[in-house]
Amino acid sequence: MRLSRKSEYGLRALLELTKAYDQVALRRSDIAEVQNIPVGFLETILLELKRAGILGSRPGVQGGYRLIKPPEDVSVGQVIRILDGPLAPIPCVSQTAYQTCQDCPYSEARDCPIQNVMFDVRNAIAGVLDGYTLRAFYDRGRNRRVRKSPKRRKKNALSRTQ
Amino acid sequence: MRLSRKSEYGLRALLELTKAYDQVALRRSDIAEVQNIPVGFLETILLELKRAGILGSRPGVQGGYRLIKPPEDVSVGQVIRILDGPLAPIPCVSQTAYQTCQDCPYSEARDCPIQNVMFDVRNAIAGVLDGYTLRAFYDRGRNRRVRKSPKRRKKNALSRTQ
DNA sequence: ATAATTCTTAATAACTTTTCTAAACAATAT
DNA sequence: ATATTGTTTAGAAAAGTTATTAAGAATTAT
Repeated sequence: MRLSRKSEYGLRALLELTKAYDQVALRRSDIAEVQNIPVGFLETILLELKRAGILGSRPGVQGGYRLIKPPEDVSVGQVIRILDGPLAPIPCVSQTAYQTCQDCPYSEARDCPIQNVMFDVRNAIAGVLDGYTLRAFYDRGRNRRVRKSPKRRKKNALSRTQ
Repeated sequence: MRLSRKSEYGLRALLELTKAYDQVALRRSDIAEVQNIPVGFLETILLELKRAGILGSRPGVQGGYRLIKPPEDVSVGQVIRILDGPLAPIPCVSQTAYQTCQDCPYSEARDCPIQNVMFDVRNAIAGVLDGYTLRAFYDRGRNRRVRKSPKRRKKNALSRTQ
């Protein structure tokens, strides 16, 4: 039941890209530095998100990656599905990638106990993750508990590019 | 976000052991046969469940494994924790095995976006899995949709021992 | 006691997935 | 042209999962 490193890195990268949305493109090397992600791995992650239509990119000076969908329109669930595959704990309860079980004695019965439980789990997980937009993801992370105090901007590698 | 084979096998084995609760001990070989689980692997699984205090066992003729806790008192969540470790998608939101993050830039901040989302996910998962007792797991699997028709018993390897 | 049955334990092999790196290549801006 | 940055592929390294083996110990039946 674990979130892969890949999805975690992808979400952390999207945090930076959400912050920069509609402003600047971010170089993979800067994202990697700020978020402490191995550059090479981040590369493949950003490309998958690009192929999925979430990110756009441009080579060359002033180039980099940018979010091309409004952060209100992308859910954390979508991102994890792109990077890690279906949210469902087992394929026979996946909405997006259903598969029948091979070796399960219940696979031909109308009622499988494992399937019943995991169906509920899938829905619980999807309920949370599909309900979180990137915007909420970014905002809650920054502001949820801190309300009254004035925002403080951290100096970091990204500030150079903005 | 996947359920391991190990936990799946463990739960399927517990289905048989719940069925036989207070009646007979089941040999690992019979459980393996009925549930189509590799015997050797099942072995290690049953032993872990034994060390955790859920199963008892006895060698020799008429020996085997049996559930030693009432199926009403064991949750599916407990079983998965024993076999697969914490339910939480990441260690920093685990109730049973909390660990601080190593490389996350938010780990020292009071508010981490990943942590916020995954905290909700963990609770959603645990809410479902800790709410399912082995009894409910077994009963729902067998009876939920089939109500009026008379029970049919499948012939299988276990019937020999009963 | 002895033998048959069954669980016990530990080591490790086989396989899969995840994580990460490298290198050659292509596009962009100046 | 040149420097910069993304693109693609292949695959290495590490970690984790799944499964097997084999020697051993406990229990029961005779």
